[in-house]
Amino acid sequence: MLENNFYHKVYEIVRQIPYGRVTSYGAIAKAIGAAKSARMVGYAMNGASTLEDVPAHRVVNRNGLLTGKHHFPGTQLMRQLLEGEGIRVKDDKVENFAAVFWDPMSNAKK
DNA sequence: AAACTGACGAAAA
DNA sequence: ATTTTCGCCAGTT
Repeated sequence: MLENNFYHKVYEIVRQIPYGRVTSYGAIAKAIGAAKSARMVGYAMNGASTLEDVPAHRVVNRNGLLTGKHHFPGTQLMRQLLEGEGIRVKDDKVENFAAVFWDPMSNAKK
């Protein structure tokens, strides 16, 4: 069985997010090929948030809002990680989002 | 087996 | 422009 699992695909993409960058669920979903399954992307991250290989803290919604911060062990953990990478977070949302946004397809050249 | 849920997103009102 | 509703798909109950 090939690792064509939805989750695995998501992990691969998120894992490729460069330092100091963020991406959106929809972009990842699109990179996978399931553009309409943006929800599934976040859903898949549920198990990913505990994996160091999957920097879920670099994944935010299309709004640049740290939607998943509530799912992290620490309430402030996600924000701290982002700020630690040079990303400024204001009111649980990424500032200069467009500048730090990273398109998975841009690197994976789908 | 059916219904509900959910880190989203886009369209409709 | 803002608020509301629907769709998506897989996992859980």
